Amino acid sequence: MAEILPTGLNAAQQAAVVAGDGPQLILAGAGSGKTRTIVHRIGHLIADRGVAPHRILAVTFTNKSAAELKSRLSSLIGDGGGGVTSGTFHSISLRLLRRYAEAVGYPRSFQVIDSDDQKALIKRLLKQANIATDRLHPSYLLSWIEKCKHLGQTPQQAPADDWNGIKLHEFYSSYQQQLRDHERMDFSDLILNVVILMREHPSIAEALQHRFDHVLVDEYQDTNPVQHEWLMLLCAGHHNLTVVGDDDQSIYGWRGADIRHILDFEHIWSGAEQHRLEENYRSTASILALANMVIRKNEDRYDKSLRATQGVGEIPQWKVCNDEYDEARQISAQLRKWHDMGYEWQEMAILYRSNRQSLPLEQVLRETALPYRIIGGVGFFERLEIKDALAYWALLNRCGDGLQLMRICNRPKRGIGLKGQEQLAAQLAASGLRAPEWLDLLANEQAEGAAKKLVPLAKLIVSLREKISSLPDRGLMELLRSSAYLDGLQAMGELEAGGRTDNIQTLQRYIELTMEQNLTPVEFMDRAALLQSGEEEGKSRDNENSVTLMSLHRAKGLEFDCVVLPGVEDGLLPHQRSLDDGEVGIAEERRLLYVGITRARHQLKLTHARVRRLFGETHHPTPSRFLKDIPAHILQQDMPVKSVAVAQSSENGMGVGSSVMHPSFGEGMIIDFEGAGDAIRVSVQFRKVGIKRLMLKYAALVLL
DNA sequence: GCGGACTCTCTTTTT
DNA sequence: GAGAGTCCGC
Repeated sequence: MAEILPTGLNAAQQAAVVAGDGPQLILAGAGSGKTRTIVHRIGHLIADRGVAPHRILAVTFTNKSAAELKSRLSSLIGDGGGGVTSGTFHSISLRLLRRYAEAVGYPRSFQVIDSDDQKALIKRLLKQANIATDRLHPSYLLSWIEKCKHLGQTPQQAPADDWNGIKLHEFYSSYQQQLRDHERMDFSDLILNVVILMREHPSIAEALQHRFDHVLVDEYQDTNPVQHEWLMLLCAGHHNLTVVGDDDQSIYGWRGADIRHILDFEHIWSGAEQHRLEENYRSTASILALANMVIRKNEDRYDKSLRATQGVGEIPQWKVCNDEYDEARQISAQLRKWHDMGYEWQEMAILYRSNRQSLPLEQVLRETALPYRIIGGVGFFERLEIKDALAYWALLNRCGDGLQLMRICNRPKRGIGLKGQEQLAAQLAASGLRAPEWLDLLANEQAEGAAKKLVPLAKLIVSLREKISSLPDRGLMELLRSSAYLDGLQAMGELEAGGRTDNIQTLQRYIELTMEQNLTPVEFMDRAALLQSGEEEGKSRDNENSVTLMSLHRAKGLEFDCVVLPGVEDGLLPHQRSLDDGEVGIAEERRLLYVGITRARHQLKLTHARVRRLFGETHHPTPSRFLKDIPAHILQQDMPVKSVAVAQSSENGMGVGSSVMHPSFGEGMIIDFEGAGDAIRVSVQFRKVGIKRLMLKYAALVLL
């Protein structure tokens, strides 16, 4: 174990913290004190080298880790820490574009489009062009466009790919035009447009280059080419770029992340220094042994091995279950066992490959009265009623747009159908006004055709506007009530409406909270667009002390005492999709398993269901190929304990947990006892030959 | 324009 | 197997 310096850092961490100017690559293995190192480096820049906090930019992967970074910085160096600019690529880009959007042909009041609306837009585009989904699938087109954007290509720069006689880049072009017409940017546009801004406007680029003296990037292994260009452009002046990452944890290839950015960092940035953090302070040696064994099989990686600094701990367990419900019950029982051992619920997590896996788990955990909370799935701000409510609210607060007006024009029913909507859209466009101003016009009864049906709503909005500043939620609830939107919800059935009303109330609280911080409605909409779940804010969740359920992707950067990884089988991990894509995808899946394993501090259990139902079909998956050749002393089979009464010990002092020697099978450990007297059978986990069930009377076992 | 019945697709992962 | 999308009669 490495010696810890008086600063609380080990030598490698300390070197990275005090490294000088110029590009710095910090290769930080899982649990090696990565965040700690970044925080201390920023602290060092401010306190020892006199860099002003606001001249430091820290780019993180999620909004949550940005907040975490800030709070840790504040506790390290006091108030100054709060002045550091931090956020995700997307949120920082959005902030820049709020200022410079006009230079890329957008009004500064543009909005972000979410993935549902984005998909709807693409679908409509294809429909207008009379292209059936079996000729070109909307999601294929969308992912092709996304790929271009990840590579930093504008429609003009996109390859002239032809798909069934369809020119994809032309659709990219018209999709961008649609977005422009609606004054919307999608997520990828946020980054691409900042890059375009700097490419095409040297003076702005220069201004931005002078804005920050030091740039630090976390989770660097997950950057894609356009983000890379973003960094190149931003750091062009000073090259003071510190990146932290772990190539073994690169799991966003599908979002265009290119592992080469970290593997080739020293070639891309001349004069770069490399720092390696390989001491793991998180997991037991037994867990790390499994992690190292799993990841070693990947080829394209910095050759390294995490060194354990914690005790040996317990051997990770492998459990085979009958089906996904049996799996859920076994997991529930395991969690309870850990709880009985003294672990808190909130120190346990179930991390799965696919959000869909949460369904049976949820059901069983509820039945067995275990406290749990699910992170992810359908995000709070993606819910139908939340999007509706926000559309109403945005129009009321003068930052809504045509898309939002179309969204709510017939909710509740106002007798406006498809035709009516088209008419509205045309009228709005012809008026040359923004949606909120157009509503002013309607309120004065200057309305034709379908628009007439909107007059009462317009009047309501205009009259409410006079008093929104005196309402803590800026008119949200009153508008939803008076417009009969809430009544409309009731029509969906009582149970569902109840949940949706609760969500709207959560939204109200959230708006009130944000308004207290003196943010503008636009700033609130920005937050809503970039924050995928309301949960991110952390507060207001009643079930604090509960088991966490989330996807492996979301678990990156987190740690728990006890971790269960369900569904470690071919088809799920590696996922079927990546099996179809071949080697590169499978390597990423292996890293995903590695990420899952290294989340655990003390206890780790992997499970597999022999039968798994998917889309109503029954599958019979085999255990994950990643576990092939993992010996039993690294990953131990968990056998069912059938008879508790005699499980304790036999007359010769043997019991569950005893180490024994068998004349031909060698060394092993008793993991199960069943029966009594001469009929006692034991299950022994042998180091070399795996698990054997033996009659104790005849087995000639010797206690070690 | 609306509602009910029918068909069909689907999510692997997230800013 | 559920939710969205489509078709049809009113």
